[in-house]
Amino acid sequence: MTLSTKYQPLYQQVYDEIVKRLSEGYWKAGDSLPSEFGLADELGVSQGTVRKALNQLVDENILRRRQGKGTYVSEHNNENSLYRFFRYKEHGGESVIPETEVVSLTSRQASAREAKKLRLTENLMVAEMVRVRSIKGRPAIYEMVLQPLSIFPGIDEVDEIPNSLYGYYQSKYGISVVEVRDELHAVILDEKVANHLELNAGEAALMTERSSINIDGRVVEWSQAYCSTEKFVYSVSLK
Amino acid sequence: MTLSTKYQPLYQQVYDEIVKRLSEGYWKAGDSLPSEFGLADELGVSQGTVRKALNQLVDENILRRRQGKGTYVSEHNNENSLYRFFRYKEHGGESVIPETEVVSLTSRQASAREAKKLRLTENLMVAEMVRVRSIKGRPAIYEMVLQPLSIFPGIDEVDEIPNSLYGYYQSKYGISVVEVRDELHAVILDEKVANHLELNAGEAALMTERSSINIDGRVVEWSQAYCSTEKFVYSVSLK
DNA sequence: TAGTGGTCTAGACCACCAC
DNA sequence: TGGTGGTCTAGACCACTAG
Repeated sequence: MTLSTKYQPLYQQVYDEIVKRLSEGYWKAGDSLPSEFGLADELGVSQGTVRKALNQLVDENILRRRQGKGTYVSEHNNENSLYRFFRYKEHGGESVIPETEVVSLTSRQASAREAKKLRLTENLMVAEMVRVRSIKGRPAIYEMVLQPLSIFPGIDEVDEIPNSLYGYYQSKYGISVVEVRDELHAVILDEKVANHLELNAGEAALMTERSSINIDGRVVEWSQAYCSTEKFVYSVSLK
Repeated sequence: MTLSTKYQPLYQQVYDEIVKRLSEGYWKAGDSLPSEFGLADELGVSQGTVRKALNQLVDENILRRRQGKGTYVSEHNNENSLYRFFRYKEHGGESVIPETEVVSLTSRQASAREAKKLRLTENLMVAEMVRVRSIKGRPAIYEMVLQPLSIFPGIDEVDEIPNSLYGYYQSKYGISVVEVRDELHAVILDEKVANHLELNAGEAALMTERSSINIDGRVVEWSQAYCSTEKFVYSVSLK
């Protein structure tokens, strides 16, 4: 473990080292980590210090621990974390799970605004994926997802995109989305989006702009999603 | 400390005991708690166990610790936690702080839906506070806040309501809001709300329904707020 | 200087899991 | 039975604060 020049607590250095290894793909989604004592020996600290770093990563949903078994890298395709970032619920408060149909998948240059949102140099190439997400068989969300081709090479030429994009990023590209930042707007539906959602133009709808953050802190995806709140609402709890 | 019949880790029992004391007003907002060793002696556990419980409460913004000074009950009127639950930001991402004007303050029976949201028996009396919140001098948010009179006796007869309701709940009623649950809807503005916001009826706006949760788990407030997203957006980060 | 929280270590014991 | 994480304790030392 490389010691930094400015003082950092040991457990923070251990945390940073583990994040670095996860970022570099040294451990991949689903892998098990060495035991607390194993890591402690390797890094030259005590087991309690490793434990503190590991617990912090568990709090952030980056690792999972199972008593008697070991410590594992979280996957975006288990029941706990899948759809953790999907915030739409029925009016009654029931969670729902969407199916997804890809409408189009192309590549193009990012606009100035898009590049800024993705923190890219202007004019870089991005994949543009347009999807309609259905709930209980009825179209509910129309979304456009932008992925920089520098981060996801070849993603614009893929035939089968699974329902869970984040799981796909993780398994194919080693990208682990650990945070999303949403901005919610109210808009009037235009003709095109309304048609996809089987609604009438002129109705009010939520429009969510989302930046998805990789474990290394990079913005790896930016999306816009339209959803009528006649049947579903965006639901979130703050503590 | 009363031991529960079913097994709970010691630190969890310590946590529960501290929450109980905070709920009962044994410690109030701004108070300092005994030192870790003091609490440990009193509760018959080790200092490390108390520390684990305290750190959990700090993570939840319920306590604050200052090295060299002590552990304090969080207040809703310091720069860190005030407006923690206010999620509207400018399009550029800049945080904004609203001023508030009370439009009306009355009391009435809760409707069936409102009672359900507040988890009250139907027909109980609530205060209804209507406010317009302005940002940089221009009206931005129109909201209706419902407060059960059983929880906030006399709040419908108060002359001066401060800008921060949560701080007021804390100082006057010993109610500490530690969590809010928001549901976001898209609506078309009607004449009345549009007039208050100096907008035109027929425009799209965000409508946020919020339940506010006290430290003891009760829903103590329910509100509806309307905001045009022409200038401001609802912004949230999920991890 | 005394008291507080912050870090780090070491070790004991328990609960869970796989073989 | 051995290995894992989970809990709990005890003690050393550091950093910050106040008088």
